[in-house]
Amino acid sequence: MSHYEPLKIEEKWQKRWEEEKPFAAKDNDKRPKMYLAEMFPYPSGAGLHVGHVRNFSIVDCLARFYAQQEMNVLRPFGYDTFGLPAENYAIKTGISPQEVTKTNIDNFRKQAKRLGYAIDWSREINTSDPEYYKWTQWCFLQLFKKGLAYQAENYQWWCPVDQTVLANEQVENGCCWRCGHEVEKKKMKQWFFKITAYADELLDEIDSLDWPEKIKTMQKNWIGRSEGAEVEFQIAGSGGKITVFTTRPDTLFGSTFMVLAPENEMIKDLVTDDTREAVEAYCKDALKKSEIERQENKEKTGVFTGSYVINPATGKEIPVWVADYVLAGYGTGAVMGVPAHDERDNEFATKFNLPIVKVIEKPENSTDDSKCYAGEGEVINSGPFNGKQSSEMREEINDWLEQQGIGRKKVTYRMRDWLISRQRYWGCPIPIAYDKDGNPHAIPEDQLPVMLPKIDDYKPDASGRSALAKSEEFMKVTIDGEEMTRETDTLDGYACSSWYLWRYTDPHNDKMAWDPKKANFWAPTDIYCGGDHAVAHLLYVRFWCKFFADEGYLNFREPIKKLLYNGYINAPDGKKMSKSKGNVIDPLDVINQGYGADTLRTYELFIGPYNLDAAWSTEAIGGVYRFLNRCWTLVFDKKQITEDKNIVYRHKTAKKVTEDMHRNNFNTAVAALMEFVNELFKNGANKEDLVVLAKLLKPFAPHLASEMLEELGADDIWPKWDEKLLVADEVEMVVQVNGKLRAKIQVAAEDAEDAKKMEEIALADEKVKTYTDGKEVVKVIAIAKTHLVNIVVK
RNA sequence: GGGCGAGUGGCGGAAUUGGUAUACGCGGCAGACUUAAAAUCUGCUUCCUUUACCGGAUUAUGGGUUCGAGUCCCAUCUCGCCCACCA
Repeated sequence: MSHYEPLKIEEKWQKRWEEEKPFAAKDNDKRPKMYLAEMFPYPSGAGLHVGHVRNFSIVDCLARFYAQQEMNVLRPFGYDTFGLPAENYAIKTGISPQEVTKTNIDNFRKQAKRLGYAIDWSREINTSDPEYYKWTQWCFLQLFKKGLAYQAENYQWWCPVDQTVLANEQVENGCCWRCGHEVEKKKMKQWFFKITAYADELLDEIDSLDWPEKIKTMQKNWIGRSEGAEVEFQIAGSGGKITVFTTRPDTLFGSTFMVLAPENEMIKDLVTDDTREAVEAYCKDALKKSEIERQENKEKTGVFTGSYVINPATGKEIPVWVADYVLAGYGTGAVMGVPAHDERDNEFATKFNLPIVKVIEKPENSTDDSKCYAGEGEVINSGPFNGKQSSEMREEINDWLEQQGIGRKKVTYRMRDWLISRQRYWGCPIPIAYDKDGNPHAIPEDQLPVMLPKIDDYKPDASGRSALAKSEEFMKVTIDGEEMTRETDTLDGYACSSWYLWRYTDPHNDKMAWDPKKANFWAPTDIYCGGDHAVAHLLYVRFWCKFFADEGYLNFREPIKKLLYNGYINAPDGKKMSKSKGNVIDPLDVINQGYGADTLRTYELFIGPYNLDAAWSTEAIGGVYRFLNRCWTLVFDKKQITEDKNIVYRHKTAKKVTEDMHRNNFNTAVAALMEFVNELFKNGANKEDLVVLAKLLKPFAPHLASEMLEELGADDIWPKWDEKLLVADEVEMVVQVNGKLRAKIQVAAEDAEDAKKMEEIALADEKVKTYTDGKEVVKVIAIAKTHLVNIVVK
């Protein structure tokens, strides 16, 4: 060879890795283990995206880094394959999702291999493979057995285009996350996982995680714990009562009305002959409105039910209204209106002329100038509580409510239970059947998997049932001799990805989802990398981890030790890459046009800090190619020197790259390698220089580095450095006068350790003197560690 | 509206604990090699002034703390993300 030919080198090494399988992880090995994974991809028809390459390359870089330190590395790979795109494609083309998925996986695998990833390919998984989803169904049944998978009928987000319900986090600005159409509310009986049972633990353990603060805050806000009280209000002239949730029971005396959400079941019992028509019309209208319409109309609306409840604190009758600013799914779906101290209640009361009673006095020194004061202060107009501080009253009134038997302390969460039913074909069938009375029964574990049948017509309809309902053969099932009908809903795709991190540790087990011994050996996952799903997936895995720990299948309660949340790669114009804009960079094109995978990988790690978005640059990638080309030239096309001129620089580089890797500063690690190569071009390189260079380069450009190491006859064990060599004999001392840099003086290292000596040398310097002569030296600050002297003159 | 984060050359970015701002790369300029171009190699490249030296300014803006601030504090502006009637 006479010049760097990346495609040739890469083909050679990929073939060798395919044959020798050097990336196989070993169960129960004595070496320290390291389990890394990326969020597994949905294999789309478009193939790998440069965003995938960034994500996978970060994981690969670390996997190889730890492998070179002789750790037992597990770096698996898989595909998250259930979901709407494959199904919609099937509806359009008639090609089955099974077939499309297989084609796409084959393509993804081929492309991932072209990038030279150090993947243990024997552990590949695919969520739509019956071998896999059999165990997703098994997981569901464990939750079902413990009462953590349950059915409930209430209003759900419904996408009229995709004809399926959606979970909260799948609704973005009132629109479906897949098709973008506005969602509606529809009353349906649906399956849920009771994630709220773990709300406190999910919240409390967030702080202990080595995750980005941004994600941790998002999860905390999502869970949204708030402490308050439930208070019961008697309905005037009837034996009934309405319970509200409030975080401010100390304002109970100021409650002059009550408001129910339009979805509230009690409304029909509260209306009178006079109000029935108006209330029903209002509720019907509110439910019909899309979420966007509801939000657009900031003006408060509402209607009086005709009934009154009794404020238990004042004993006064207060009117009960219906208004859509009260949410059905939070608290009790009913709110006590305190217009003096809540902005929303204030707007409502002002609009409908309801009385406003102040019960908390704003402190005199308060700078709060909002129309209604929502802070703490002295209690007034509250009978026996007058004169107390509001915070004090909050505790006391809880006791009082409890004594009266009409209220209690209560913790409420913003997070709702996880809606998991989907009325779509291409998902994991829910392993449930119904008897003739409509009661749900678990499919016995020995009848798993409930196979997704091949059908001809995937089209969903407005019936609220998936296309599976049309398969008579699928619908019929016999359990314990009793004929039953199968559940036709499939599971939300997030269920499939809530346990795959443990399946990776035991991917071919046909007796259980995973062997706890293997999962406990490898997991929790040491490093997990992705750029999406800040709450949903990352909260659901935590939930399942806690559940399966409780069930004895795992001996840890948090599934992911360290989370790396990588940024996106945008088009050169800074906009999101998209087919319709025609600005997509295809990673395989980049490789094939001659740059090769090593350049692509290294470039994407060099492009900027891994956790920030970056714009692709067609020019800058050439710089990385030139750098690798120079590495190649040093080994294959340049004469080696025999002296050891670069020993200090070499050790310095080894240290810098190692430390940068531990900090995940991939971009500066590459920069350090570039500097080292520039130095070697200047001074000439000996064999040791080149061996260290190749070793440090290997996590980034594994093919080229392997080629270099083979040529040099060296192993790939990560280099160490000698701190002693990094201490120079002579150092550059920086002298500032009044904080301004005035001189740089070469001094002996031992002199730079001695503050007194530093001061002497600095003051004696000719150049420094020109700034100090004729002036009074007020103070001299000499810092040995930074070799810096600052002279303050007047 | 609330919460969080960020603003550094022509561009992507570096500066690890408050201590030499602008590493590395792109782009640009000049030179070497070449008949020529590409490739490659070498040098220069924050801005102002200057042939050059010297000097001055500079990390969104204004103030503060400090011997010393890109880094800490306060205010303002701009951008990004998340949540958004959660009682």
